[in-house]
Amino acid sequence: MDIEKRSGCPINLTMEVLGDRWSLVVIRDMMFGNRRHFRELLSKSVEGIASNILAARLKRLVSLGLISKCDDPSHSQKTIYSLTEPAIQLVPVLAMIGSWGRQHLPVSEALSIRAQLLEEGGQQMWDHFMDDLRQIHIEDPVGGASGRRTSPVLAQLTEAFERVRRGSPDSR
Amino acid sequence: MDIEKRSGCPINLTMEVLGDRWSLVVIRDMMFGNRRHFRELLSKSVEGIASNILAARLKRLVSLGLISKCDDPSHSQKTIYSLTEPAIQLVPVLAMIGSWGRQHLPVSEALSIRAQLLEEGGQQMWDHFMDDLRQIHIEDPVGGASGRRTSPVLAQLTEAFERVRRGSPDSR
DNA sequence: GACAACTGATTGCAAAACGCAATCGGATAG
DNA sequence: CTATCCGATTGCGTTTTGCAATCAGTTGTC
Repeated sequence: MDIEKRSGCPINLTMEVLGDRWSLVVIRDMMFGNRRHFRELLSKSVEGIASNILAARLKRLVSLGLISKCDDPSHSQKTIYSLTEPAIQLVPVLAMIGSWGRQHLPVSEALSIRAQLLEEGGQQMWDHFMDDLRQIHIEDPVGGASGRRTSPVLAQLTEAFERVRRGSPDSR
Repeated sequence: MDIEKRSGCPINLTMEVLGDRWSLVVIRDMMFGNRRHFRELLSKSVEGIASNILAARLKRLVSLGLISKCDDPSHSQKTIYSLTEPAIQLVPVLAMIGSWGRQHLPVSEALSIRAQLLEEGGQQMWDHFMDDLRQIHIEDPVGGASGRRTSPVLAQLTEAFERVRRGSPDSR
């Protein structure tokens, strides 16, 4: 699988790679939700992605080098999907997109709290988060998928999300 | 025209708005190429957008509030398309996307020089550029479209682009 | 050892979006 | 009067999407 290369413009090429309704959403779930298996991405999808679309996107993203797959030792049939370095470097892009969406689109509070924290955290938090992601996606994908290895930044984002989701915003 | 709202997630909503192969490319041409008329967007398109796709995208982006249209006083049939404030605030997003594309995709030098300058310019340049865009798209769309009013930042980016395109990189 | 649940997918099919070429009616310039 | 330009629209075939059902192999439970 390859991109068209309608032109050598960076924005055009990026849209050829990520310019559809699902690719970035899948990457978002892997990155912020640590969904590493097909079924996790399928059943925990807030937007309700269809299984054939998910399969097609995963295959495409793997062939484009944004995602890698490896066997899960705990289950001979399980595949662990991991973000590669190029996908991890989408953190600033996703932070900016989240920030823009939060300002201009009808977002829900619970689903945008992570974007807000990432925005407020700035470049320093992004760098820290990317280092974390390298640990659980590249250094130790098996440990990262199983939960044996975790990311402090991700835990922080998830905790804030859970707190808001439970209807008890941090009022301290 | 309206978005689906599959979920209230900022990233998802942004992809519902901009997640196709053409919308951001059209906005890029308006923003960095100052293409303000249908024919300009159509005939000067590096990627070769089709006229029906362009018409559909413009209509959609107008209805979503990212683009506005007004009459061109120089020609009763001409329509001037302008970026609205939400679209102008995509500058940091486009800068990040351009930066990512430049690092990870097979870009051409000429078409990525503007992304490089925008990346190097940082937040300060983005703010300056957004102020310029407000002048030629919101304050004075007619003057901005005709060239009577210009943007210093845009002129700087365009000059660099032309210089590289002519095969004479700045060696001074 | 039977059986249900779960694994990452695949298939069929209808609907929508896309891409391309040709064309439209109106306005303007020479 | 004619040629060109204006922002589109139409027709049509291809591709992508969305949805539901299904697949074969693996695992855990009893």
